[in-house]
Amino acid sequence: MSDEELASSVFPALHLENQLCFSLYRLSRLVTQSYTPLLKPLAITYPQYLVLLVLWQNEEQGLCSMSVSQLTTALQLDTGTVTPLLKRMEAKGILSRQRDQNDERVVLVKLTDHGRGLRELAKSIPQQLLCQVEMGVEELQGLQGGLKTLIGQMNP
Amino acid sequence: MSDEELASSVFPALHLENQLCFSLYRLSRLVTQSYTPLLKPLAITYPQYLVLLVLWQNEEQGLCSMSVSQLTTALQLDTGTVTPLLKRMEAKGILSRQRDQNDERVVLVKLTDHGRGLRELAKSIPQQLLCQVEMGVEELQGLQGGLKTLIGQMNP
DNA sequence: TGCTATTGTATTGTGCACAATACAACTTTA
DNA sequence: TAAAGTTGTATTGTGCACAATACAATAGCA
Repeated sequence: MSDEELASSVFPALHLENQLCFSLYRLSRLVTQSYTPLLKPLAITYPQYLVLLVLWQNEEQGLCSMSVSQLTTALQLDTGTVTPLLKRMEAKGILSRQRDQNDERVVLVKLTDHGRGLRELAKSIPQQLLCQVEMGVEELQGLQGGLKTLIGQMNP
Repeated sequence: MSDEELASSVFPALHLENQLCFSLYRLSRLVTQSYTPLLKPLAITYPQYLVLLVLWQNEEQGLCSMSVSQLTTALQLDTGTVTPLLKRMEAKGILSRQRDQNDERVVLVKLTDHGRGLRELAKSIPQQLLCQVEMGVEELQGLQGGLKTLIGQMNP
């Protein structure tokens, strides 16, 4: 081993605390954990909450249903993730799934009244989460801007 | 529905593209996906790579083993995640697990020669990942600074 | 009309991630 | 030193996440 290697580190880029990726990984899990108690009244998980965000937004545009592929596109998730996710949500009575009459390959997802009603329970969640953080909205938006830039660059 | 609700959105904070949390979630998955091809020569997953980062760093400090609890602390992961993770890595011959003589509750994790050797294959990974991104190192460090601040605030 | 290619969804298998629980080994304390 | 409490790891069960594969329905075309 050379002197400089002994002095500090052989590969400082391989150190955990230097890795943006690890901070990202850590914070993402931490955020999911923070949602858990907030989603308890709705009896759903964080990915299920994301599905609801998309479906609520879709109804806001006057549409009453959405295909599975539209959902996977919005969430950028695999069908192998989304299909069982939707089945669990269907089992809870949050939404319904049925094939499109015009194209039998398409499965249309519709909110039930229950699923629609959960929005009332969810509307305060963003604010509640924000309270746990001592950072200005501007700084948070700046942070999201950076993340979105990276997403745009890494997206295939 | 009121006019303003019709005009745009009932709850804009509930829109996907406004959510820092979703960007975080999306980018975190995207990063893991980006590691996959880079880790293929090592035949490990991203979480397994993180375990190696910690073990390599530990050896750099002159220590030859590490307890499971030290690993869970470093990675901030549950034992229910780490224990099977280590077993899979043991099965691949990357590390060994055996109970501490002094305290039979403790399981000590040691790198094998193979696990130690993987570092040579890994040393170029941070640079390779950086190449996929068109963002200056300073900006990336600024971004990590923001993430670390949030981690510090949300950490229980 | 057949033939090929594409599209949309589902299935299978592996690997996390974490809550809840269990339990053995150690420590503390009465 | 025996009972009570703590610590360290493992196990169980549920829910993602994704690669790989399968397959049926549709579309395009010779």
